[in-house]
Amino acid sequence: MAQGPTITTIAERAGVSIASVSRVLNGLPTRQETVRKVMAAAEELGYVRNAVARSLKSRRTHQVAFAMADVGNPAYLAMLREIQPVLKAAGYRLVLHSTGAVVADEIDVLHSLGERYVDGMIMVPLRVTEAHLQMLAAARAPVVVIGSVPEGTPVDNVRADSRTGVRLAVDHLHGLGRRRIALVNGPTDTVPGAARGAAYREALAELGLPYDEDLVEIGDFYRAEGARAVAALLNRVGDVDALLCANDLIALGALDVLRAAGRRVPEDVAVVGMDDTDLAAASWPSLTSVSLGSAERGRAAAELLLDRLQEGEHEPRVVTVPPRLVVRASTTPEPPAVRREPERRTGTGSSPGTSIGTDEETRTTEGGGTS
Amino acid sequence: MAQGPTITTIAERAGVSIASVSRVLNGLPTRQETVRKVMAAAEELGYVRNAVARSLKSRRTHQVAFAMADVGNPAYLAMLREIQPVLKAAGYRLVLHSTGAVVADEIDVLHSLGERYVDGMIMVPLRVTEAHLQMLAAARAPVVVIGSVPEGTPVDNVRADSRTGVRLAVDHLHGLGRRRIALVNGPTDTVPGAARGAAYREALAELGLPYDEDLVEIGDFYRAEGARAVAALLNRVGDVDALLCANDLIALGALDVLRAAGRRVPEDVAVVGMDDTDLAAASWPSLTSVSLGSAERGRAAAELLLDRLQEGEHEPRVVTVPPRLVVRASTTPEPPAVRREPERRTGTGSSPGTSIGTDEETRTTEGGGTS
DNA sequence: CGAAACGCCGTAAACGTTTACAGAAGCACG
DNA sequence: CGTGCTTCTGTAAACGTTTACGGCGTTTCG
Repeated sequence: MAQGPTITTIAERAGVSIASVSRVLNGLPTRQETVRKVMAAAEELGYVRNAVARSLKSRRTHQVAFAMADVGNPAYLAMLREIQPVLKAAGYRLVLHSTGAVVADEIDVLHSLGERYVDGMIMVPLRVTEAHLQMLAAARAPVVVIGSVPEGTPVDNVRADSRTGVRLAVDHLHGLGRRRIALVNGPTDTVPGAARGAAYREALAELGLPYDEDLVEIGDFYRAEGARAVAALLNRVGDVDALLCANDLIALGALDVLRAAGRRVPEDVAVVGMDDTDLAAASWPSLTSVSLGSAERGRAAAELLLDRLQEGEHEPRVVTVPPRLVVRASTTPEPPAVRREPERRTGTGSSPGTSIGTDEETRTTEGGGTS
Repeated sequence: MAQGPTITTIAERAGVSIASVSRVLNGLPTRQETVRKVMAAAEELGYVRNAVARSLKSRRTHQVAFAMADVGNPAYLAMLREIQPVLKAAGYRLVLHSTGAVVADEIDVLHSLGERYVDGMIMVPLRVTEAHLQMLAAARAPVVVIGSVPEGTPVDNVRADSRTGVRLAVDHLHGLGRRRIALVNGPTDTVPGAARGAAYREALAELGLPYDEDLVEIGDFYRAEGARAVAALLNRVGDVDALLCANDLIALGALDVLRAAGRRVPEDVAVVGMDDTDLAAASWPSLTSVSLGSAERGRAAAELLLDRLQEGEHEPRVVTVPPRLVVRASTTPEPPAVRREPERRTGTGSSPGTSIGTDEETRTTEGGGTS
């Protein structure tokens, strides 16, 4: 680990000034002879330019942060998988912040933006508190938020439409003749939990089904707790014929419990997950799931951020990604047999199944905020 | 995005020199009155120290890189999940490099170490070429390699023992009375592919089973191609009674094909995966899988790197993580019913199943290399 | 009361770049 | 040979910190 050569070392060896070395290395017009000498010296010394010094001078780090609760969560992972190549192609490095479910950590991360070790940030907040909004308003580098943020917050924003997503699922179940559709939700003080809970109520209302609070059980967003919640639910009401689970992990827990209880899926109880993660395709029976477009949201966020990093100031943008219902065996009695579909080589492989989308296949961009 | 306040701004406002400001901010002994003034000014201005300038001066970035082929791959993800919190606790940020399966990209990443935007790096090379070894020898910052590296390479090294892992699987299948045990492998010019292929041969030999090359099929490490490979295998040889798959994704593909072909799992064909990812627990039948300790390897690597960053020079270390066989329904006729086991809150939940480990439960540390 | 000792503080240099500016060198031309 | 122009190069300042060093004011003690 010897002290690496710097621009000065090269200058000495080539017998020129550091300014000339810098010019050569940056391809600015220089006499041929000088170029040759500098290149030779750089080559011999194995010179590599120092990113930190460049950043200090240029005020650009070529780094972008991605902050979310948990890399282990497949939905966030799907975003990451899309964000990474987009940033890489644009010459940015990716700094990962897995904050855990702790709100204070999210605030910390926003605060650390002030340290300017990144040029911008993509964040998926679990909750959006007053503190979040204050930090966002005062942020010293551009931030793109995945998840809804109030009108007027000065950041670009990528939204899922979980309201429509839930409606797709409930309509689907209703169309299959199910009438006792239960919701297994995560904490209602989280962004997704609240949205899904409200959307469930609305969707029932639209179909003229009664809202029965016995049919709603709340746990967290993980498998074991999902299993517990479903067990409790089954204990309480015997005639449930469909379960809408707030994410795929909960749905897996549901499958475990239903199997143990001897209820057939989908004949006795249909199960729908949300997020359409790899697990949905891997499970058996494979899981019908509402895709909220995690991958698309990730890509959109990355593109919004790059835009802003390159073009600078403009009014905040809002992108909404439409949901899709991916129908698989956990709701349809006759699952398709082995499917052989094209598969992204970089992914872990998921079965798209039958896709029922909203009619707008492209994502919509609305202007918003102040000028 | 106004130009943020610097140490100079504070100095002016507080009426002291920048040196005093720096001292206060770093907690060096200072008169109480000065501390007060500086703190007040910093507070009012919303000062946040500039990480880039600090790095330049201190020659420490407090960043560490993690480079592997694909974040989407559950095995790498498991490592990441362990690495992240360890680094975070030690005050390091994590820079993610997903190189894809391209060797040139891995070399690039190693080269970029010279830019000194990180203090060190953890790398999981897909292949280890001559170019890798040269870069590693010349690396200007400490590197920990996950995956075997030749004796004498001047880097810390964390290894899986896939030889023992494969033997555990083959022994298990043999113990269940299976005699036509096929191998569905990935490319044999990758590190894991080569190791698993060789180990399979050895394990058969130890049990006195013949090596039949018809029983070996090679694809890649993904689900669709795994399905293809298994289909080809079944076409070629009719009497296969066990499949050892080089990873869990391949095994999922195998389950798809077997189900479609009407072969029962495990009654007709037992299936074993490798890596024991979340998918193994999620699939149905749940998948017996050889855990190569991805999580443990990730943690070990992070700890080795931190050690080296703090303590500096010492001879290279080698850590070997023992494999475990996790038995689930895809090999045992009677899968346990719903299991309720403790679950890591940060994870996506996996069923440990019955664990048959090697007798050494702790990982072994051997000295190695030159002094 | 003078000198030594001590505690604080400011000046300036350094980390490795980029870049504005001005000087040097070369050349053509009158 | 002087002038003006072009082309190249070197000097120096700047980015925002940390830190060695020396100076100053106060205290302490002989």
